Amino acid sequence: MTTINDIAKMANVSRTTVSRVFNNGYVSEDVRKRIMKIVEETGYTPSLSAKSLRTKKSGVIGVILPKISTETASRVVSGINEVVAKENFQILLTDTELKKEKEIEYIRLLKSRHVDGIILLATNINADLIKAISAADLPFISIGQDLPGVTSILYDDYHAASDLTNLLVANHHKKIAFIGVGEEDPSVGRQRKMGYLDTLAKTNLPIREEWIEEGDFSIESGYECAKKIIRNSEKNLPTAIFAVTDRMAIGAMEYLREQGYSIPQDIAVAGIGASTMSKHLTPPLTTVDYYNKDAGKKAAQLLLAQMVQKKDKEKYTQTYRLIKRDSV
Amino acid sequence: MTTINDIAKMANVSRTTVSRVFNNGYVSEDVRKRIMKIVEETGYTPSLSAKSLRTKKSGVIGVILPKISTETASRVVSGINEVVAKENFQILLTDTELKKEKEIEYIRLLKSRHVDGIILLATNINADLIKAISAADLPFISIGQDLPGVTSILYDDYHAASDLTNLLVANHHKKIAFIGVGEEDPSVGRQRKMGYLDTLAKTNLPIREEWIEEGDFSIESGYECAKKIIRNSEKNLPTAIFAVTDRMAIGAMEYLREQGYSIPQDIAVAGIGASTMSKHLTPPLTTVDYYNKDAGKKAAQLLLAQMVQKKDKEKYTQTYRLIKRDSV
DNA sequence: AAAGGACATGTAATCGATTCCACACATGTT
DNA sequence: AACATGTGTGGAATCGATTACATGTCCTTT
Repeated sequence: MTTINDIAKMANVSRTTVSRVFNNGYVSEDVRKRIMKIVEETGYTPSLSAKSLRTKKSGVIGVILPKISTETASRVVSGINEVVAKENFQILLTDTELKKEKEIEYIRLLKSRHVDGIILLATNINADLIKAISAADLPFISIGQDLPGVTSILYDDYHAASDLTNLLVANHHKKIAFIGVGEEDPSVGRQRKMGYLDTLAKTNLPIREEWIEEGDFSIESGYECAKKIIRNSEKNLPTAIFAVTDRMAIGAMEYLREQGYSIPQDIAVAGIGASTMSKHLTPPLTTVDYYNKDAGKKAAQLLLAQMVQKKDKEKYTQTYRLIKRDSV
Repeated sequence: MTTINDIAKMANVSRTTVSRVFNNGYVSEDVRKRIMKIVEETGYTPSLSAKSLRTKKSGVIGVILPKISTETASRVVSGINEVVAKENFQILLTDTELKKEKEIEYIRLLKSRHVDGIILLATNINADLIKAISAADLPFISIGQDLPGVTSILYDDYHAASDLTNLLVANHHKKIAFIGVGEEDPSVGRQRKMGYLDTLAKTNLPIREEWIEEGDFSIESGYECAKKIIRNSEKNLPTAIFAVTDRMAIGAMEYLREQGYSIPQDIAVAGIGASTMSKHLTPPLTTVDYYNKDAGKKAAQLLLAQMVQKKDKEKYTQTYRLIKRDSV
């Protein structure tokens, strides 16, 4: 591996001068050319570890995901990358596999790797996490959960859920079932459920326990929840099922189809997430587009801005869009 | 930021000793405890830039993707991560946006970042790329393309395509259309097409130009290709369409459905990739599972092995699995 | 003609770790 | 008693860059 010293020797200059060639200092045209020629010949590229050690900047931003291979995650990462790559940053990826402790562990790790900032796709909120974030003392953005004291990009879960419920109501559904997730996830678990419940309450529609089930984000759990709902309410079937994610909605559709219910005539289904799949199902699924990629872009922009100058911690709420399709 | 020197001072030892605590050198139980206590109190974590500068190892492996937000990519990355995370490596992600030059650029960049190895999800082969790889002189794995002189993990595109074609033939299809991609991509563009063509030739089935179209991986291009095929062969419609990716197959299905053809009665459709979606389409799509995640794992294992000790460049062919579903 | 400024380059300290070598002491071996 | 061996610690060089400061030209200005 050739170093700056090798180049300096070969060009008969000091390494200071070589460094200046790369950092826009005073260098005569003459010397600059001589050095560049040698650089090209040797294929020299400066060691970024050394540079990072000296400058305290790495040109890397850390991204913490709950799970790599989900469509949401890959859209967000793609958005982040689109923005940061333009500024010649790279992404260091970590995956918590949905384990809370790992979030904190990775924040520490990323800090010791001298990343210039961190974006966290958050799935929960807890005091230790907040503490770890503030201890890291780095530009930090949370996506998806409102972390106190942290710049957060939020989806409007409450209103998305209530709009969707209202859409079902507008389509003459009076008996609306719900497939949710656990409340450890404040946004998906709690906010979306509140949106659903409040809307039913406001429109004086019945809320029945046997119409409400809790899954774990997976297609299979959507299937199981639908099964429970149907079985537990044989005499009083709902006419619509609202699942808080597309995947669970898909599982529900599958069960309904297996049981011979037709969608939406017998039972309507709606989800959230605007997965690619949702458009190509039969019938196409009514859902909510959260513009995940834009959320990633926005997060990256805010992060870059914070790196230049400390900002007050703010909250940004993303827009969303109802996509009405034939499943309702 | 606290450094090793701070810790050393606070513990009244030399920084050598502090370093030894983290690197399993001789340290008395007494001193080790004293140091660890201070480490905990201060939240000290060693600077990995400094460490990397000194040791020439970074604990980071570079991954070069053609496009981040595709299901294939995210499965592979997930597999890679699963393996390397266990050894405390992280992934540095780069996205070429399908631009050849960027592959080379990123190889250089990753090199200067002192990554310990690189995994490339390859989409093409060219001399400059090979040169750049050998110049980098790093443990290197290619996934998806057979790069000369580079350890490669290959999908068996030729046989997967010919098996799939044979499956169509076995289902009494004699007029089989094909939606492919450009031959710049040797694996998807060339091998899969060869598998298709050779099988037709061997079984004495007709190969007709108007049944062969070329898309660009997207769902829309699948739709357009299907449209062209149907329009160009009105008097002699194929009874099956083989698309080399699931996404293009989905586009084709969409067009066929719009035009009132029923699948598979009028025209059968098959794809490759075993996308999550394929299972939930109506009808479910016949496809080939390439076990992308396993490919990622395998790549990571080989890379880790190469990092320990240089190995001969080898070629590994992944197994695949035909998934026969109702679209055929 | 002396002073000041712009330009070009070099010297040396520094970033935060690792690691070779030396040294001190205690214990075991012959 | 002399020597080897094992254990625990520190000194100092080193990795490859950046950067404050110093130095030396050459030109312009007054």
